[in-house]
Amino acid sequence: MIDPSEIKSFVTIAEERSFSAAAQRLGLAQSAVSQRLKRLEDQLALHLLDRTSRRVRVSVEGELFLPHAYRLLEVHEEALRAADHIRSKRGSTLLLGGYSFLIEERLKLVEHFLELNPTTQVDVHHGARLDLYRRLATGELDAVVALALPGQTQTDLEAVHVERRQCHVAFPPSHPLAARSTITYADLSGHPLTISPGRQDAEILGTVTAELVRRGIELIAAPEADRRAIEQFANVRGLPYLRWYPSCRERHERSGCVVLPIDDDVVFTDLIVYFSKDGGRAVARHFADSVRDYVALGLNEATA
Amino acid sequence: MIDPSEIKSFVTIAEERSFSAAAQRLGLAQSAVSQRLKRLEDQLALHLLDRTSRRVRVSVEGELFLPHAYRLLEVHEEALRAADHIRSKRGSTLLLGGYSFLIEERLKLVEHFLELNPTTQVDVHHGARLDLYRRLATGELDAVVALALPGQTQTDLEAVHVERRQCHVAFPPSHPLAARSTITYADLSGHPLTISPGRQDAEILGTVTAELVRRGIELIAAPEADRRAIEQFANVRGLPYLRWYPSCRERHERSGCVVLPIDDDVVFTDLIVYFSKDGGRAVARHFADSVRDYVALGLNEATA
DNA sequence: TAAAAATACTCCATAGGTATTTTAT
DNA sequence: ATAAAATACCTATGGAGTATTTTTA
Repeated sequence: MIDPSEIKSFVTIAEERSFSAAAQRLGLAQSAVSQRLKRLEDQLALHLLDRTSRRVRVSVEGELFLPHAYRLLEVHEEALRAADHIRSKRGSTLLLGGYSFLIEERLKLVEHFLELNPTTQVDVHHGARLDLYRRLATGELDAVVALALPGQTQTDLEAVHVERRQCHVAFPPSHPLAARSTITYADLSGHPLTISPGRQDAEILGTVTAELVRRGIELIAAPEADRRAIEQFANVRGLPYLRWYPSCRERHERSGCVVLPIDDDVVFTDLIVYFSKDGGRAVARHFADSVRDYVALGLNEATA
Repeated sequence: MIDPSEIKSFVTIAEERSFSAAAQRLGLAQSAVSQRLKRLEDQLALHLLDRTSRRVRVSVEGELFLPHAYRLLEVHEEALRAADHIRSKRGSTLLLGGYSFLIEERLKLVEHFLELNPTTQVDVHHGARLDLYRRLATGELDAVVALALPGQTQTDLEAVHVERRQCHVAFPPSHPLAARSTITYADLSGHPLTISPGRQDAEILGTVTAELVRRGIELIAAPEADRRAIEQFANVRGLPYLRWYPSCRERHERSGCVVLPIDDDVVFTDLIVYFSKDGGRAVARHFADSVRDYVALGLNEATA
């Protein structure tokens, strides 16, 4: 490992063309700079500087190495600035855990929060669901947005129920069922259906797939859990896939697909926002207020 | 300054999700890794890892910092590889000092050398002329290509005389003298002429300009010594500028300019290749042989 | 209770400072 | 002779190891 302070010394000497001047600029004794450079030269096994007692010049090898030295310092500075930036965002950034749908269709409730708190930033963090809950409990996250089977909320956390969601099926336009205005489970039988591999949502998916399998629907698990990946996987094969939308939602088009609710659906999920029971940081409490506000105003239904 | 080994430890722990495993991979004691991470976290004032005795997870801040950590290590590795590369080129690279013309019109004698030694590399190094001589004397360079006034060669160095060169003038096509097939000093009077600022070649330029001024020619010094810069400076202003070509050279076009020799020229310079008197490195001796060969074969005249 | 991280403590390497010597002009 | 880098020598910091304690699942 190269010591960056040695690199810094090399660059400074090269710029000042003097060990003493470099020492002064670096706030070190001249001997220290001399030793640093010797160490660097020994470690790299390169003659970086050509020096006599009178004159210091960057050597041929030094000239070839210099750009790399500068680059190293540059990236080093960048990393320090990044650390500053990360530190400075503390307190003014809402740290949100959630699945990929949080990214794709910027959740309305997040938008609502941002309208009320325009200077606040939002960072979304992914992860296995239980992991996210744990992070939330330790105060590392401010809130977690998740789906849960009705009645199965996380008891150690503060849960705000946002809306009930129903299974919808997104059909590629070429699909025989895409022309329908409504569908039932019976219609789906005989048509393969893409589902998530369920790595993150094993219990929800288990319940849903049980219901689907019970009705004789052929399921094809996508290789990746990311929603965009699932969409692409399905689109390439001309297959329909599952989506969760508010239960009142009617037939509509979205990202090139026809989306239909399953009329006789019996499996629902709740969109829940979890908070830590002690309230957590100020941003977390503001977000909690904003979410309750959002539900109370019925914004979820109005814009669903 | 961040210690890269601390960064390395952080990244390794993050990958292994374990301090002990990271310690093993790094060949360190577990306590050392623990201390390194503590140091890094203290220095950056960031919570990088969320750890209990049972489980290690990258924290939110750690996740934000991780890309910078990787980048730092990447650039670090690159620098080390560059050092290796520089070292490995020792002995198989001809280190040549010279002015910018060496770069622009790859000197024929260098081409000749490369034909005979196709595996050898050539690095060209610029600098003030006396500096280049000094470097050559100390064995830091293998050879220096320079212009010298006839009879004024560097006595402490081995000099190989390649060819005599004569002042030519490059005219932009729009210039009134560009249509001529020959010119004399007398023709130039009344037409401003761009010359090099002469920072590197004071004595040669002094002699030349004295001659030109004596004949009443108005001289305009370009702000930079680099030949391309001089060309651009002259072209932008529609001015002619000086070039040194072998003395027999006739009217021709080059880089969009009409180049004419000054017929009644009295100022010549010699193109000299200098070597250290002790012969220097093997590549240096091979290059010396190749240059002598080049001159002996009359390749300089044939291709002039 | 067991596995893993943190800590206490020791030792040694080494970075940097002061003072001096060497070197090149 | 002088200015500047190298070196010798010393001190103190601190990094790594061993052994132990703490913590949490």
